[in-house]
Amino acid sequence: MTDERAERMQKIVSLAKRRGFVFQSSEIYGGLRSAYDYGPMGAELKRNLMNEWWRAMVHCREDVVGIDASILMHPKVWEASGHLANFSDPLVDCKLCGERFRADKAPRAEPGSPATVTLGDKGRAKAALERLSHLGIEGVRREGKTLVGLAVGPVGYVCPNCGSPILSEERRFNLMFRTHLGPVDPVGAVVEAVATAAREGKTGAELRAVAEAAIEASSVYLRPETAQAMFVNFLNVQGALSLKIPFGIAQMGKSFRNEVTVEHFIFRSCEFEQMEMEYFVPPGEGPKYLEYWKEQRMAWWRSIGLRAENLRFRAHGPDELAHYSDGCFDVEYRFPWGWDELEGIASRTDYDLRAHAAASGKKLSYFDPEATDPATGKKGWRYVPHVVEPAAGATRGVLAVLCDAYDEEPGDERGKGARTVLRLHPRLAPIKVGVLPLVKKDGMPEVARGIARDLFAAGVGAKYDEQHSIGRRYARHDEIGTPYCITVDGQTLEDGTVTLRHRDDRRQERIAADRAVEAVTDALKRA
RNA sequence: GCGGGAGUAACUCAGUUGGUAGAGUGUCAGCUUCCCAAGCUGAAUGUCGCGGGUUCGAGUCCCGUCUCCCGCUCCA
Repeated sequence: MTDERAERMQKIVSLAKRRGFVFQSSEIYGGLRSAYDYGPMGAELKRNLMNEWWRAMVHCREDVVGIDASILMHPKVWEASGHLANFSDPLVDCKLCGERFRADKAPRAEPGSPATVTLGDKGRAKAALERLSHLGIEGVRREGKTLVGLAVGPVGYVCPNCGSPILSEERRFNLMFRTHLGPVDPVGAVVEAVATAAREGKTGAELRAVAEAAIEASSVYLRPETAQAMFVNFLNVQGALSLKIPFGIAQMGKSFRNEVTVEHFIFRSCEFEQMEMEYFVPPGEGPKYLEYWKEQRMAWWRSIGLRAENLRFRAHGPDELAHYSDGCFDVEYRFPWGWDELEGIASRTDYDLRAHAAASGKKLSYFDPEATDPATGKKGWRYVPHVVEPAAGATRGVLAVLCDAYDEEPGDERGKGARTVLRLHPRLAPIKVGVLPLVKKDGMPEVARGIARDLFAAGVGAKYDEQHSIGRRYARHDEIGTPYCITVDGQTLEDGTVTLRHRDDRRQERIAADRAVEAVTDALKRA
């Protein structure tokens, strides 16, 4: 990150705190790593953003319905989805081919015995050889796509993919937050189980396994994504509303991951908020709908005000695609530190429903009486739907919106008129209109309060504000992104007009006070 | 996880060799003020990130720890 962009990021973080958007969690106790609280402005902004998503994805569509599922789910959900295995096993990375594998499932080999590494092709073998010399390992010979001259390390296993003994250390990833359902603390059960096992002479890894089993008995997990709830509720939702494919199930809410690294303010945190939708389609139509949702989702990010030049797609390469997926695009935003993911739009085939069908024994399929079964050629087709998933980060969406909206104007040559302004889309703005008496006398406050009340009654998020000079109040509203200000002045008392001031260009127009509500609601509608 | 930098008022920061914690901005009150952070007068606000140590005395020196930022690593 360049200094200039790092400084810009600092300023955004600083403004977020100063104006009540985002505070660090538990700040008076020194702060909690990677946890943030949304203040009065931030809570409104996040809520507005998520409401916009819900409106676009659920309310404005015939084919998508919403759910709000529990954060705690049956542990078997995570077993079936693969999260449990991938999130909590001892994992090792191969330093030659990049494969990550479970240490306990790797091919065993006698420590010290010769190891032959076989890469996919000559080019990869050359690259691996370079990596070896980089690691300071010499005396390795290349024969075509194989490397000879390495020896098995003391761990006694090699990479299942290429046979390499050059491996990272075993790391126990437990990326899911484990907790316990039920009032009995599991520590007692663990102590008892371990004590019994120790008396039986068990040691080391065996004791660990005993402890692990004792914990597992009562373990549940905070969801690491909201998506699985849509899959396990597929039959419930489809049946309850008699939905016809294609249709989607949407959900917004919190998810939790013990990230290895947290970074960039609220961008990557262990507790975060997602906006996900699973769209169920007939087999074979995944790629078509992937294309459709890709465009829809990009259009949505544009519609809430993010600038086109700061948005792009990034296609996942074959190497980073999950084995079951047949296509995935990220919507990326140009954050101050560079391009980074806002949303992933993935074609997931029938992997999820099949996995849950196999694990639960329930038939997670759909019957289309109108369609022709390609296998039999007869009318009536029962199939496991394929899924296209647009999965967006709400928390990082808030950050993208703040970054995109943040602007500084230098003012004139003496710096007069300089200001910081958040050019938030009016629908996202925490406060829609500030209602200000020009000065605190001559009955102006009373008139202004009356206008504010009218705005409240019309459902417009208004704020009456009489502190400080008019210039400071405008500046403060610019900093929190308030798109409009209505000001009551001397002329109001004579002819019943007020000024309507626009945030982006500070332009003012004179309108009738009794038409203020209408003017503001019209402007918000047009925005 | 590794390496580097930082933490003093709400914000930005100063704080000398270890000797009574400061400035600007902001905030609050009053006066003034008819349009873009105006002025005058006054006021409040500090676990100096936290804990320990050395010392007669620690914001300053030492140890530990937490948090943030940057770069690597990682991101099923």
